[in-house]
Amino acid sequence: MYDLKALRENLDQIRAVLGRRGNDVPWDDLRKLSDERRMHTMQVEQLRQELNKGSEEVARLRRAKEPADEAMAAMKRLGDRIKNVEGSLRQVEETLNNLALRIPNLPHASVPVGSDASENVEVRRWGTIPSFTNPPKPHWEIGENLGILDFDRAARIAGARFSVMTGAGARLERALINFMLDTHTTHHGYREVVPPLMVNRASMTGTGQLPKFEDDLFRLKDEDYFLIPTAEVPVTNLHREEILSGDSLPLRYTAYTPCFRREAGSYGKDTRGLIRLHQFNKVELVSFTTPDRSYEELERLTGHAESILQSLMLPYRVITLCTGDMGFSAAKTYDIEVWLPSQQQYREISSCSNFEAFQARRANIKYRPTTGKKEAKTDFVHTLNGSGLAVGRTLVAILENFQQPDGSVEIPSVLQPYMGGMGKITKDTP
RNA sequence: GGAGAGGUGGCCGAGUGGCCGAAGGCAGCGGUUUGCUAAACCGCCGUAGGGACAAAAUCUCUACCGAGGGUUCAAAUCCCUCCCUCUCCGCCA
Repeated sequence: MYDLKALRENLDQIRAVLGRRGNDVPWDDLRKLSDERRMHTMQVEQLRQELNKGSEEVARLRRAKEPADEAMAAMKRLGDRIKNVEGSLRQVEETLNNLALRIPNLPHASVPVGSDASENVEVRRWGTIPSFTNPPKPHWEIGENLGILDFDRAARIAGARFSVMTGAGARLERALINFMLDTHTTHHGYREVVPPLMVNRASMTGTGQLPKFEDDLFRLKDEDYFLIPTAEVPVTNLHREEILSGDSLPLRYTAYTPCFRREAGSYGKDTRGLIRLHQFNKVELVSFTTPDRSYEELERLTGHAESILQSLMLPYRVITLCTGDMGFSAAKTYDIEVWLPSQQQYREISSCSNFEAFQARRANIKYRPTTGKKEAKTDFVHTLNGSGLAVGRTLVAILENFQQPDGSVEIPSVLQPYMGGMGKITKDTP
């Protein structure tokens, strides 16, 4: 979301920087509506001033017990006129807002220009890709052979793109959640949050899922609630409509939540296994910072997500998304991709973004800078978030990277305390 | 779900049609006084949008007393709808 004044004054510039990202934005309508809004606003304010003055005059006359009928009639006419102009203003503003909410964020200058995923830029790699004597199995085979993943029953209970984990698989999922949360809270300084999993329309608009992407969301039938597609939504909205004190920043939160996505338009992609589900678990990192420190924070946050993979000894790489592959709300995004032996490729396991003031403007999240004694003007915070990590995909990576020739899976040593000391999952594990 | 009571500035709290962007208090900021601390006293102290000024300081206008409508020349105040909070009852993990 853009500041409407800034939008009006820099329309062409914004349009140029957005390039292909702004292809479906009706720029001419925006320009026209912006001008109309300004005109109507000025008119309403001027008429209101007249009305206020006139009403004061009426009050004065009546106190003085002088006749006021004429003044009252004049004000009545003026009031009707105001109602008229206000009506048009309201209409213009509604349309304008609706359009403005659908303009994507401006990419940061450091983001590579490109049209799709093929033009993303690799930043670094970590870890050693494991070698196998036999072809590595996909995780669903490993999991089903071990009796810890059950897609047939998940389909019966719910449908396609759902999973059931049992026994050591369920425990491994829980171990990963606890390990991630513990790491982020005790070593990285995040405050743990358990938020609502359903949110209202205003929250979804605040983080940018609405109004443009309603089709991607699960929505309740009888209430205007949506299932969260990521903890980013409720956690960022923790501070919606707030003015934070400057020295409370940065505020760092972590939350484990299930996430719900309709995956409309992804038919035929990743149809097997845990990679793409309607419901999955994720540990999320969310940060609120001052504008001058948000890019520093993006590096830090990405590092926190990476540290989980390093602890688990999982090989990964970090890429910078190009302008064409970035999400709607982001100014800059790093994806972290973990190595999946069965696919012989890196797959996304975390996405870390700086939204700059884009979400803060939508959600009205400000801070008051603390520059010495003087109270400074409020400004919008910058918001960031990143997966730290997608739990299901982490489990996939563990099954695939640590699979053994006998079909068992070794458990990374940092997780073993969370698994009651279990060192590997075998067919006989209860 | 039923019955009732409420939602006012960072907080507490007054305000039942005009002189109310809103008394008073607390907190905060600046100052005076003062061996230090404290106290006392004085001043400042909401957000947003527009205009004036080259710009800043500043001045000025408009809006905002949970949200949205309505009545009225005029609404924090009256009416309607919705949201939220609290109390009691019912149901419930």
